[in-house]
Amino acid sequence: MSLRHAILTALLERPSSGLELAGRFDRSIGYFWPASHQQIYRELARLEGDDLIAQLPQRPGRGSPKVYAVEDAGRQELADWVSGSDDPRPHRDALLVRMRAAAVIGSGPLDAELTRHLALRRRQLEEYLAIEARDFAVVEDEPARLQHAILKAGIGLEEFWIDWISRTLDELAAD
Amino acid sequence: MSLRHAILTALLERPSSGLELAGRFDRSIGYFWPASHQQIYRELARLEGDDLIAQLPQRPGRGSPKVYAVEDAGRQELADWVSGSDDPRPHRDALLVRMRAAAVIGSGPLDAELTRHLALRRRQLEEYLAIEARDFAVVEDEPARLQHAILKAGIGLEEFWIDWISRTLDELAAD
DNA sequence: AAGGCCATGTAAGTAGTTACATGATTGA
DNA sequence: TCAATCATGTAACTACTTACATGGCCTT
Repeated sequence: MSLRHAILTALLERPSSGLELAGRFDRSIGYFWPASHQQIYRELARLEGDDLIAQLPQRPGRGSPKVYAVEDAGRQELADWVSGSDDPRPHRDALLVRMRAAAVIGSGPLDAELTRHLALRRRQLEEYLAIEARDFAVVEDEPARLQHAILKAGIGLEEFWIDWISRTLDELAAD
Repeated sequence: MSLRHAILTALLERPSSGLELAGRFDRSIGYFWPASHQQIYRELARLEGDDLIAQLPQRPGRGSPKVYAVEDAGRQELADWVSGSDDPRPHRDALLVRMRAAAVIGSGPLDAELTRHLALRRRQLEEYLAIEARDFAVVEDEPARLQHAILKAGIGLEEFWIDWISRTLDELAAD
């Protein structure tokens, strides 16, 4: 149920339309809970059906956005969920499956795939570091500290993978 | 399609029944591609339908296991897949969503949840380190180096999270 | 008037989860 | 004989992905 609560969080920060939410997800919450516009529209419909959010008055008509805001019940629902808990989700990683398969049938050309992932991870790290430089340069009140911690999780993860891929490439080259 | 290829890999290592596979997944491939017995039975049926695996001759009858082995076509399929590529999957993390929500509505009692995750991560790390001590103490031929690299990914990930959670708890306590 | 973008959706399919069903074999 | 465990599955549901549909508005 995290998507639902991610959306409530985003709508509390700022009432938004579906497409606007999708755009905001792409550059913040989506880093650790990605969602396509299709998923978002569906969940918005459910949230509205459950009276946790409501459309702001807007001249209706085809082609005009539906802007949603969180109702009191929605804020309460989010508060309840925040104080709950979830186990970490199992991590599924096709690259590691591929390596395991290569260990069994004889390594195919894994170097190329590892190198490709290295580049992707580096690009993602750059993106995170740019956000950090832009948004967390100075002050740190309580909410900012939380948000910065989240970003540092993303940064640390990418750094870990970059390091691991580099080491692995070295080890495989040392044949 | 990684489950399918994870199963082919496991069956190449040793022909197995569905339940046996499920057990083996729990202590090796499942660390980075978990699967329940229901998923495994379904995928075995598909693999058999596609003639990539076949049942070893076994006295049939209710209650006796169906042991599968990989056919030539299955080995070929796996080899083809290994030389392909997949982007890293997006990482979905409810704990980070919770933190983000807490940043907006005022932090609930996140310490308890962080501490709980810390314990889970530490337990998982112990499990990995025990496997490393047992299986990778000495020699390192090519397949072993690959498998060790995979295990080190698991170890490094848990170490990263343990470090991140510890730091985050410190920062939140420093209020 | 044509192309691109804003905006909201439907449809179909795949993957994964949760709950339950059924029978065989084995050991207390 | 009863309970546990081995073993294979079905069913229903939720989440996510991919592909497509539809129309309005704005710019060239």
